[in-house]
Amino acid sequence: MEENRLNASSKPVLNFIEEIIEEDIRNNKNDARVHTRFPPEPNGYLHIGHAKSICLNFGLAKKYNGKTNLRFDDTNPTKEETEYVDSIREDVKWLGFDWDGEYYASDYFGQLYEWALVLIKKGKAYVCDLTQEEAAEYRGTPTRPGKESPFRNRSVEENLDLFVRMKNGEFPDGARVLRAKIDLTSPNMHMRDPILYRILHTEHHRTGNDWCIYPMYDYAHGQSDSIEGITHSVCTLEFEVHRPLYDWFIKELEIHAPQQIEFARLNLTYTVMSKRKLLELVRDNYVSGWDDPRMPTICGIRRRGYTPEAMRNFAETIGVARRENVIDIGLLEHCVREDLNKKAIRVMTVLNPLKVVIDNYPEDLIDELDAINNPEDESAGKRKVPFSKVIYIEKDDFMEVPSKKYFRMSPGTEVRLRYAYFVKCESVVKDENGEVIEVHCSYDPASRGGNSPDGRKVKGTIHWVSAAKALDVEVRLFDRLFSVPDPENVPEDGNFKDSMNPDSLKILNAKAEPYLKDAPVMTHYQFERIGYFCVDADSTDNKKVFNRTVSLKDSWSKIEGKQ
RNA sequence: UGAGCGAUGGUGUAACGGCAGCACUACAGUUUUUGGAGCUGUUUGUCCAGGUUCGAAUCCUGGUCGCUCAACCA
Repeated sequence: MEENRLNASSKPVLNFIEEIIEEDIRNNKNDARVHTRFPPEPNGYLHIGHAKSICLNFGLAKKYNGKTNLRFDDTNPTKEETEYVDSIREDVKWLGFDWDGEYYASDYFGQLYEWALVLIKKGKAYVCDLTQEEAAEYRGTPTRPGKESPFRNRSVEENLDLFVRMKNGEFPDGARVLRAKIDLTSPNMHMRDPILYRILHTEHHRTGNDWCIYPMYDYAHGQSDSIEGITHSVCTLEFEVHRPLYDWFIKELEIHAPQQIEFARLNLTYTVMSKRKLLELVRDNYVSGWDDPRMPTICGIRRRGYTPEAMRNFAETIGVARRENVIDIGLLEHCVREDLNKKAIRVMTVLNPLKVVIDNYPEDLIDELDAINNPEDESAGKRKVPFSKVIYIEKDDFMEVPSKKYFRMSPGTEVRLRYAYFVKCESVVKDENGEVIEVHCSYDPASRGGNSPDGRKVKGTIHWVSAAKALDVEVRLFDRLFSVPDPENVPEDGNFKDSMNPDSLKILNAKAEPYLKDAPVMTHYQFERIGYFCVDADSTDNKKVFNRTVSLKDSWSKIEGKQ
């Protein structure tokens, strides 16, 4: 499935992580094993940035015949829920990956506790009674060294006693913490006696009320990787400054050392990715939920109609590096068009109907015409499309006074109705406002199927739907949620929601060919000349709902714009 | 203003001291029963200043700019 990227001389192009791994394999590090992991906290829904990480971690293991664990870093019981565990599992599966082991940081609470005792006995950890405010003061700032806690030199015995009593629930939340004894003058804030354990009398989604002390992420994460025998701990750039601390724990505890490798997270134009902002959009009903098709969440993207193949190809195409990057949302759209072009059945649907009467067509005749399901895939076959005297075409496909280079329907010019006939507009009917509400045409019976035996050409081909057989459907046109390329970059006096696109959702009542009557939920279609659409779960037996995944590329709008 | 990391066309990403390549975008042409898709081509780039070298995107020195770090969050 995965092909090697090639450079001009046909050598496989490796990203910097693959280079590190191949070097490690050459040196027989970890017995040349490759074992990665995807370690989400189950406190929210995964988004497309996580998708990059998932594709990376699983892709690496696949490429080097290794393994990938799914591990939930659930060290904070106040935020984590089983609901999120389930959604994360579903999203990873949907992307096309199977994990080798499913683990939880909470599986390791016992081991982590034992290791805390080891550190205390080595004189490398101590119980500190400073309040949160005092601790912040003692910690200093990046440019100012911190100073040692007055509790830093308690005896091993006292620390042991206090820590066991913390675990036994003798103290209230926040009364004490266990800290590592490292260096308050380190330029790296994470080395200034970081907190290992805090007291939290809170029920945990997996361990229930077994514990009232919980390890901090920094204390749990690296050791969890170590326990699982992870060889390459791939994470985002902001964790680089944590690495010396993880290495410190590994060294003090004398356990397996995974190698952490940091890469730059994904940013997308016209998109916000921060958990806080996404939550705000959901909570304040700017969108219909986490799976709103406009959301950059994996469940949103899925409902929108993006495919796992497109997402994987996107992840491959954007590459991996350590430099900050902002990917053009257009590239994501390109990837989904590329995939759907090969797969999606073509159908004709009229979004903004204009009634067309073919005056010389028999009154009650319903003809069945052949249509090709997918010109990119012959195996997709053909279908019948009903044709009748009254049809709908797109309002945009008629212009009473055509502009230059407009070659769809206008009075006196012949156009092709796709898979049907050549027709020519003979007259129009207008309402009291002068707007065309009905078009009258003549057709050439000899052009059935879309070609004239005399070989004459037409410049335009338009889609249509038989009025007699049309299916009424709801179509949801989604557009980007934000109207500025960098909505994360909020001016000081503004809010990121100020730049939301007011037209990110338009709902239309459209006319579709009857083929769509039994379209299954989540099926992808191309509405010819319009875009790719996907059947939404909101569909009922009476009314199908279609989400626009992405529009087709529209070169007419460019021509039009130039005139 | 401390420490760490980074800088290659409009956007991403290659090059491992030897012709700056690829993808997306843009533009042009070709083709077309989707103004879709396809095909062909074109424009646009090594942050700056020095140095080493026959030769520097790559190595060295200095600067500039950007990102990250001061939750009992992850």
